[in-house]
Amino acid sequence: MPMSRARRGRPGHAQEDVIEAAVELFNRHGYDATSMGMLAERLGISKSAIYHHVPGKEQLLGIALDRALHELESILDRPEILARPEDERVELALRAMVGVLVDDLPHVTLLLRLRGNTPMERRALERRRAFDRRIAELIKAAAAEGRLRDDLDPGAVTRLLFGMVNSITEWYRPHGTMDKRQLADTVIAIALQGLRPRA
Amino acid sequence: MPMSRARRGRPGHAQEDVIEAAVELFNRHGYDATSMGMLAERLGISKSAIYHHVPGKEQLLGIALDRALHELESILDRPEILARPEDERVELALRAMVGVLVDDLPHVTLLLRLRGNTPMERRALERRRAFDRRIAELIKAAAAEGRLRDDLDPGAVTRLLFGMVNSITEWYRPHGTMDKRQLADTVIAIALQGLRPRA
DNA sequence: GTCTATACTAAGATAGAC
DNA sequence: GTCTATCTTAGTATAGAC
Repeated sequence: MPMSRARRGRPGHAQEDVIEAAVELFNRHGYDATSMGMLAERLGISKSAIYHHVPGKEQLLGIALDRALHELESILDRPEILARPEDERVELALRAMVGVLVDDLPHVTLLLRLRGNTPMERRALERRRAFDRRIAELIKAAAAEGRLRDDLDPGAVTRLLFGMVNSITEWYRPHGTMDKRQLADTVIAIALQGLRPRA
Repeated sequence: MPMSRARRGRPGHAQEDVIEAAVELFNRHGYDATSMGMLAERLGISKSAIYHHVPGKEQLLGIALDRALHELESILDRPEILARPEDERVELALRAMVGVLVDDLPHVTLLLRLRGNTPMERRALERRRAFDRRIAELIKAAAAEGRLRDDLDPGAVTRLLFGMVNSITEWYRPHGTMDKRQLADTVIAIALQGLRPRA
C-alpha cells in the first residue's frame, strides 16, 4: 500500500522524511547496525524506493553530519562572542555549544559518535577537530590572561569541558522539565564555580 | 606461516591475545564495522582459526563488557568510600571511577559506546545503568545534606559529571604527560571548585 | 591449532515494469 | 514514486583435512 501520504505540497519534502528517519535510526542503533531494510520498513516503502530520494546510505550520513558541522561552525562567526573579554568569550562559547547541541540534537549526536571508517567520515572528523581547536584557543587564551585558574593543564581542562558539554547528546531530551537555558546555566555553574557550596 | 609464537606457556594465552586484539579493533572501528576477517588479519591467522579460541564475535564483546562492568561494580564494594561523610564519598567515588577508566581503558571504552542492539548488549547496558544509579544516589545524598550547592538540579549535575568523567575514554592515553592522579585531581578541581580563579 | 573450502545470510545497490 | 526481481559483495560461521 504505497498511499502517498498527505505530503503533496513542495518537492523535497519526501527526501527530508527519509533523512530524518535515517538519522533517528542511525542514532538508535548505530550507523553500521542500521540497514536500508530497516529504514524502508520505518518509512513504509521498499528498499529500492529509497534510492529514488537519496543516492545511498553513506550520503544519508553525510548530509546529517554536514548540518551538524555547519551549525557548530556558525558559532565561530558570531560577532557577539569575539567582542568580549577572554573569560566571557569562554562562557559565551560554551553556552552557544549547548544551544547548538540542543537545537540540532540528532545531527550533532551522530557527529559525536563518528569513528572515521570512511574517507567521508574522516573529512567530517577533521572539520570537527578544527572546530574544537578554535574553542580550545579561547580557553587557553583566557587561562593565559589569568581569567581562569592557572594551576590546571589547559589541554585537559578543555577536553573535560568538551566531554561534559558533549555528553548532553547522550541524555538530554528537549520537552523535558529542563529547558535549554537552565541546562546551559548548569553547565556554566559547574565549569566556572564548581559544586562546593559558597563559603 | 602459522609459526605459533613464543607463547607455549600456559593455555588460554592465545585466547587472551584474540580478545585483546578484538577489543582494540572494536574500539578503533566500532563493533559492527569490525569483521572477523579484520581480526584474523591482525592476528595473522585465518578467520576460521579464530573460532578455535572463542565461540563467536558476540562473545568477544561480551567478555570485554563483563570485565569493564566487574571493575566498575567493585567500586561500590570499597569500604573506604562508604565510611566517609557524604561529600567526601562523592569525591572518592569520582576518583575511583577515573581510576577504573584509566586502568581498564579499552574495556570501559567499549562499554560506554554500547547501543543495545542485542539482548546481550542490553543486559550489559542495564548493569551499567544500575551502577550509574548507585553513584547518582551518593551525589543526591550529598546535595540533600547541604554538602554540595543546592541551586542546581541533582539529576542534571550527575549526568554532566558522568559525561565529564566518561569522556576520558575518548582522549586520555596512559603513558602521556599526565598521570592518573593528576587527571583525577583535574576532574575534582573542576567539579568541586570550578575554573574561576580564587578571589 | 591452523588451514582451505564452503554453506548460509544479509547487506547495498541496480534494472526495468507499472 | 514505488514496486518486484536480481546482482554482487561481504559477513559469520561450520566441516573436515592436516
